[in-house]
Amino acid sequence: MKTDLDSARDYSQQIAENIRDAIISGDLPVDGRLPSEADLATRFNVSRPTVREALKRLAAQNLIRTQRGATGGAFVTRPSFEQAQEHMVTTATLLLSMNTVDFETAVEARFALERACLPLACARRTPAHLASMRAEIARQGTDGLTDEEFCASDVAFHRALVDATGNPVLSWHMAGAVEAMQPLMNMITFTARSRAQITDLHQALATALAEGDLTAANAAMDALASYTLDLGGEIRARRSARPTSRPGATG
Amino acid sequence: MKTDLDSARDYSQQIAENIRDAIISGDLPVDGRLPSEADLATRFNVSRPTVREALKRLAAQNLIRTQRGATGGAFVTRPSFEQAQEHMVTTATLLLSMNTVDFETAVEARFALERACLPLACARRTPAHLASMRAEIARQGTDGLTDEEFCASDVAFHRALVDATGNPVLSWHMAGAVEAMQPLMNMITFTARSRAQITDLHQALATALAEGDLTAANAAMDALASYTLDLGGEIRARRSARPTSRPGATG
DNA sequence: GCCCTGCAATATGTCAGACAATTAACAATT
DNA sequence: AATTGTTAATTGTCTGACATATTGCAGGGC
Repeated sequence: MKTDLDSARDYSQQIAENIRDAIISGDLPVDGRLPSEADLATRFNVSRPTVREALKRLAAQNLIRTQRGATGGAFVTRPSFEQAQEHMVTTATLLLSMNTVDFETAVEARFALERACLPLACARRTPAHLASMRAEIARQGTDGLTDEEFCASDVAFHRALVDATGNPVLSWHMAGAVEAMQPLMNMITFTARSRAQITDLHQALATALAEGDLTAANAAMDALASYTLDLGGEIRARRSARPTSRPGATG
Repeated sequence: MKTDLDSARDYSQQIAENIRDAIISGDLPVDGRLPSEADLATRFNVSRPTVREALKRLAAQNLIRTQRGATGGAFVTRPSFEQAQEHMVTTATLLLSMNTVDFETAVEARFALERACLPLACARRTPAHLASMRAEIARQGTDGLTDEEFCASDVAFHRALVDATGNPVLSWHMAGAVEAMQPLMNMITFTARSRAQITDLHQALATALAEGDLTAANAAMDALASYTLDLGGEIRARRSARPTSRPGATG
């Protein structure tokens, strides 16, 4: 590991980069312990707070975890899909909520990607996946569901569908695309009719997957995409009425 | 913003979360300035180093940027696709290189996603996109290209293809899927024949897109996927010969 | 011999105060 | 009017200390 720093740039940033590179290159093995903060401070010839800032940067990227106590320290974290998903959702949510991208573009991307899952899902879905999907469909039909609960169930349904591909990389990408849209979807007021329509399409998807009927699945997915776009028009109309548009803001 | 902290958990982490939520909710507007470190320390009733650790966490996620000087401070950064892509590539590379996922799964996910881009790319590709793709095809045919250069050109070709969808969200996702595989692809030794085969398929893709022929594009993409999987078998065979497998490690 | 308690060691988490470096705005000078 | 100090505000870093958590070991009681 390079330990001489450029005095013109932030030390903590350079130290974080050095350690990060050491992790990526495999110099620091997974679950291996980094030197103690005091050690690192000596090696890089900086103070402990500076080292700590560097470590916090790495911790924020889930590259390391820290543990207190005698045998504690900073350990290289094996990247997990759960953490990566969380990260992805955060990033995607930010991109979508900060007006960087409009509703139509997000919907288009999401359904294009989700459509890509259908062939694999048709071929590999297990009874457990189908059961999850049907459980959500049942939930979506219950009375007294708030819009947010309906949305959450919708997300759960689609995640079950994506998981049916049996490909964690695909699940990881899709989780970002699907979950990040929840704040936008939460702005939609679902009428009883639109709920029924969506639930019917979910039902069609589940049936198509159960029967391995890719054509039917594609059709249902396309219908869902265009229907979601229609509902989105409602959002856009409402947003254009207000001067400042901050989709994610609650107050 | 909530300023009372749970004494059982890390202060710096809680403060980072609070500020992050304030950013996401829109309480702290884009390009807005955060209170000074001293201010934040007073508000949260902690010391300045603790506040700084929190800010470094946020800086590591590209949520804020800091500036020194009289009118300096921490400013909320507008999330950009460039930064998000960089982040995505880093995360995806880590997942792929740390043995969390095998080659076949990564290839399957990548081509499933890329296949999803074809309908949009067929419909929207501009002459500029086609020119980019053809430039890479030409490059791939030149003599004296190293394997790494060939790989880089391959990535550039596919990025051009993805960009042809005109959907930045899609591009963002795909950049992660495509670029993250480069380290793995770099392990492949491309024979003259395999290069020719790949370049031919690229040519077929470009032609199909130029003519808006989705069926042909799908066929070419599928052929590319299965051919890549074949080449990957070579990797697996070579890796199984060595006890420790660290794809990303260079030494 | 075995288990429990208490202490020492080691590490991270936090605090307080100080100084250095950078930058913008303002005042003074030519 | 333009240029040049000067000052104030803010981040970046250092030092030293204390608080807290956790492990391991030693000693005592059973």
